[in-house]
Amino acid sequence: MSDEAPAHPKSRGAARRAQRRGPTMEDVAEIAGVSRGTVSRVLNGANHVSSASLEAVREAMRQTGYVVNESARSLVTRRSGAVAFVLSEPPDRLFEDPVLGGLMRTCTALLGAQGRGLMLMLAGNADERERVLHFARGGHVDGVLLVSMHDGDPLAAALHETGVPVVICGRVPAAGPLMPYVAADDRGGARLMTQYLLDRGARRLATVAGPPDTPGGAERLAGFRDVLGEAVPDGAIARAESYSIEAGRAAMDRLLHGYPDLDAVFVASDLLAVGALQALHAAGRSVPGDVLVGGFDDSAIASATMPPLTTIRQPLAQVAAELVEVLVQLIAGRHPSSRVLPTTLVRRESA
Amino acid sequence: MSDEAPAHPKSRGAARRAQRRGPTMEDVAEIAGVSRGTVSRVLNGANHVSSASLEAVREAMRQTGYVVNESARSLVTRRSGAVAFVLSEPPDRLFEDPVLGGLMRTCTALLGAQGRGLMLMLAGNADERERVLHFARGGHVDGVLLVSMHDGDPLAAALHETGVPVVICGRVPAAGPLMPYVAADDRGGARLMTQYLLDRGARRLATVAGPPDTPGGAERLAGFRDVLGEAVPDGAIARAESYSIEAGRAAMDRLLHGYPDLDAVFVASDLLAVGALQALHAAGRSVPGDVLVGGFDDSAIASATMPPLTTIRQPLAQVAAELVEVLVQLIAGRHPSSRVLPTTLVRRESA
DNA sequence: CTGAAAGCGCTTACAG
DNA sequence: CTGAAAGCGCTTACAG
Repeated sequence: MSDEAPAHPKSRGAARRAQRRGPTMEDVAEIAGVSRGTVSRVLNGANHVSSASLEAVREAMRQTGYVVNESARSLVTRRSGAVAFVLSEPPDRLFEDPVLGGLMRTCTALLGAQGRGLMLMLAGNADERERVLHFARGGHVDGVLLVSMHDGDPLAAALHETGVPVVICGRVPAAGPLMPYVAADDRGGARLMTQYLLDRGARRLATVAGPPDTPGGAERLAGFRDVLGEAVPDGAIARAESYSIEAGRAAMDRLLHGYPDLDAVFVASDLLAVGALQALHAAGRSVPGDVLVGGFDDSAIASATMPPLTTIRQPLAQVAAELVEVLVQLIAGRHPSSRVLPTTLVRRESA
Repeated sequence: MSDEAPAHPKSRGAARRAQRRGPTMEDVAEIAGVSRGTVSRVLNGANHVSSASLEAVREAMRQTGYVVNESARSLVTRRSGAVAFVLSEPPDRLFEDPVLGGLMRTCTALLGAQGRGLMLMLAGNADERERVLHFARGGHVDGVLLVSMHDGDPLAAALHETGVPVVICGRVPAAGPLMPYVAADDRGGARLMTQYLLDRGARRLATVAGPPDTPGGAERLAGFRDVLGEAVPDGAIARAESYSIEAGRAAMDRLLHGYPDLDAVFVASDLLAVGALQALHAAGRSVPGDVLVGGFDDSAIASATMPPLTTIRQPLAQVAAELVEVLVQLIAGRHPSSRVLPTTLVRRESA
């Protein structure tokens, strides 16, 4: 019944392959006059390969324009070569703050330089979180960079359970399993700024703090308090609703009401500080004449405000570098340490 | 010599598999009492599967926590399920402008909802561009979203040659192969704003244009000229060096020198407008009292300036949606049309 | 509706 | 140093 079978089964000839995607390892091997195994060896380090074979294979690759099929490779090595960059954050105004974007950009460049891809994933709702977990379990990524903005993020624990390497950026998980993290020293930076404002002669300090349950919210406020102790009057602390310009303006307005004779304010992010500057200006207070203003982040906007913002620099490039380093070590089966990176004061004109 | 061979070769038993990654299709099939083919069918649409088998398979999947191995699937289907989001842009201040971030965010969400991943790739230098091409050729991604900021981007043509589906965001390739694009109507938006400023009584209009060879640079300036015709005096056009606040400030300063009695200015992006507002303020001109100011983008910052910015809204969510739609159609082998999306005027207080 | 079988393109011990 | 062979975990005609 099958004596008229189509001619193609089993014929692994070039003709058939021509209409498929590019050349395979088989083609390269044939042209180079070696076996597939040898081609594979030159692809993976080229150890134990005679220079003659090596040259022949390289030439054959050039000639055919060979490019390895990553799916086939992944299937056997069980590694995808990709890493997920997971943003666990209310998604609406996500990139208003340039800090995140810069972090992502640097991680992408660093990962790319070692041949790894960065898969961007959102985890703003249950569906998205489930997708992230599914991805991790499916071996679609070799590891995940979790940029968690909230205390005790449940995603961190869930990811940990899948067994994929995870490194957390910016926040020590309050409870739950131990995972390595990379963070800037928020608290130390806040102390630095508060002390600086004091040194500049301020006596009635106030602060615009970030939303609770965010690194900037908790740690930077703690640093402020570390320096001032019990000396912080009611009304000298205003909590911003989010990390936006408007929220900064509103918080500053509250401060101006609750603590009208303030002479300095430490604002927990540069974006918030832009709003604070506006509120101060609208209230007729000059900066730094009447009020000193200190920000946090040293993001692109800090040098663009009027006056330019004195702020605390987060070493973003270093954060990205260590994030990638820690994750790569984790993927390699090692047990890297967590990292806390020093922050520094950048003096401009607002304080 | 090999009579003491290790016990494991060929034994495809559960014991051996236990120490590997999760359960395979084989395991599910065994538990469900069907063949691997049937399991595959329920995974891929579940057509031609009896409800009994279907239920059995589903139950077995639940029980084992099965998740498909994407590498194996990709190997045979020749699709990765991922899409590259390629940023062809000077990388340093990339995310200062929130427009890009928003676009990326929305694309990620949209793609994710249909089970596709977004791979972020930079193409700021030759190495990175080569990597992008390699990726495309390697079948690592099913298509690419090219966010090109420059006229006649060579990457576009190179990508086109690899044969992977490409859709360009924001810019019609000036020459070279035809590729579908999705863009906001920059020129129309600029006309809208210019006309609006005229309608508000302005008589001496100036403009801060974006850098040449960028969509905002060429098209938005063209729209400005469309309305004003030959009536634009020398000194009424200042070109910003980049899309940053500082560049906007510098350009506005130049305008103030070259065309001191201007009574309105159309600024080619909101971020530039923030700088322009600062320069105007520093020069003692009130907005909108002395000078009307119109921006472009309606990015997050537009409502946060003082005064809030009257601007042209780019329908970013729609741009993202159409970008994804066009690419998905391309991947499916169809021939979608390019899209030019209408822009609208958003009135606030600066004009 | 369903099973058996081929095949996707690689890597990796195993023998030489 | 190198080839032959097994195997990674799926999908997809092909027969029934």
